[in-house]
Amino acid sequence: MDKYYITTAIAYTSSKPHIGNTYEIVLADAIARFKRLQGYDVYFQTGTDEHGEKIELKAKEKGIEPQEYVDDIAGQIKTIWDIMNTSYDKFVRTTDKNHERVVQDIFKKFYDQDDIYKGEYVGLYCTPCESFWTESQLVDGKCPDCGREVKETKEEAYFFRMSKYSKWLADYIDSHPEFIQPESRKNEIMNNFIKPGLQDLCVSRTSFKWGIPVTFDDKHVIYVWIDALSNYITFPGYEIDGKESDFFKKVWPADLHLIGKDILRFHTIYWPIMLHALGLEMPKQIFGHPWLLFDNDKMSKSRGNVSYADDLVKEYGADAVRFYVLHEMPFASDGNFSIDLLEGSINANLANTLGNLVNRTIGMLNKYNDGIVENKEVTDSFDEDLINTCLNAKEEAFAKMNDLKVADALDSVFRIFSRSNKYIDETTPWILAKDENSKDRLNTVLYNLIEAIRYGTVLLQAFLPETAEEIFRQINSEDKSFDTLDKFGYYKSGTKVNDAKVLFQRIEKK
RNA sequence: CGCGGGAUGGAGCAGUUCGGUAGCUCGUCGGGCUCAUAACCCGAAGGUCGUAGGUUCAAAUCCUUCUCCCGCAACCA
Repeated sequence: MDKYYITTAIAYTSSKPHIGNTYEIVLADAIARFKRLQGYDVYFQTGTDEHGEKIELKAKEKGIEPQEYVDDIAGQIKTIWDIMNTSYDKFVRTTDKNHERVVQDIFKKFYDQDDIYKGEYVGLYCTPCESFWTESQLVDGKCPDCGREVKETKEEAYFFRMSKYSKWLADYIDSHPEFIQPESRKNEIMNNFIKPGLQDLCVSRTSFKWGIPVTFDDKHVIYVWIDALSNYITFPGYEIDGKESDFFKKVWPADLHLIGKDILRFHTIYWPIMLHALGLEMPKQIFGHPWLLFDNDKMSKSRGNVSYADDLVKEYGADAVRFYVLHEMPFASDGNFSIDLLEGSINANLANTLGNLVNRTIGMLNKYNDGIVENKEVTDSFDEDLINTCLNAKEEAFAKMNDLKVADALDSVFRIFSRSNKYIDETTPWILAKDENSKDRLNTVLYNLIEAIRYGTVLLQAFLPETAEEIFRQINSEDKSFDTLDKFGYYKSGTKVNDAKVLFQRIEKK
């Protein structure tokens, strides 16, 4: 059984994540669940990034210790991940003692092998944004993000010799076309950064304390990148002296780092170079997903256009929110979110196509045959197309998931449900029910419908786990494995279904 | 001339690799059905495929010009 190691970026514990931030964990979850169902031994890691000046300041504002502050936010983040019903195997936090120790070891190792040297960093710094800016980036001489004053700051700092690895990295990316996805992002990285030649990266700070101390120079704390990026190896059990855990040896290299497009640069330049300097293998793929916009505008607290996953789940249910973010999010371009779009999508896809299909099918079974599903094998030409739709949808879904086209895969699954609704009109069970001579044909039709629903639901599990469970319960089937997708007809003839319960209530316009 | 992506019926998108009757979802209108959550099924209207030119028997697709939109442009999770 092959392993599959997938990560999300670790979330920064400065504030509660909005629905746009939550998209990533749900996307990762759908991929992880799908891989598990395909038989992979999946390790799915997520967590929080908890150091930095911004957090130190926020804690001070509230008059509490940074640790207390991040404990609170990390708790909120984990709660949202859980509300979204995500199946991560490990939730990591960069304030973990072992992580801190290994990061210190890594830093020291880089220093000892002359990848890191001591220098001086000069720049224009915006404290609230925790950002250095170049002159050209400033807007009216002020921070382009928040519009506040920046101050020229000079500090002693350690630098990583990225420049030394430019050539190696360019060759690696060129020879591994799948490494950075989507491809347009790869071009950006190559043209903007790698080809012009890499600058050395500042990897320590003296201006704040809330970070992992540099062991051999206690004025310094390790700046975000070496700390945060290393989570992908420290938690599975990496050690610098070759004494890494068996678990680490099993899972590394990671198969997929799923991250937002905004931090692609760090994952496709600094992280590969760090790994290379440690003598480790490269992750197989890095996918910089697009953003979920709110009414075509960037979601942010200062714009007041933020929705939070927990509020949405309370109103619409976890699977409705999962469906929306998974389905409306294109592969490469930004997706859009609004309450209207969410409600429209719930009605059209979840209530009408899927919910109503399950409801009417089970309703007919109860009305016409006391809920018993019997395959009498009285076939008609309509059946073949329904069956082919199922088998093709599976092939398509597998192919799309393999390319991380999750929204497209979900579409393929829903094609089964749409086709089933059409099949009902083609076969008109209510007419068959009026004639005793058509009884066997009627039962075959109803069997085909239940089996199509089961077949589609097996695929649906990866995306909408609670809904899939509920459908399996209603149709009274335990045949949930991907093995039951090799042919149409695993549903056990003679089974009695349970009563239909509405899966998704239609939302009426107010 | 910094790099890259995009412009397709009212909205959102696919199709462009390897030219050959312009497709999907939603919306609108009409019809059908009644098992069902006023749901489901069928049909119709609606596009000179951003602009100008070129290659070709034939261009959304190839080449060139221009316009507009978006992302990235280095130490911001």
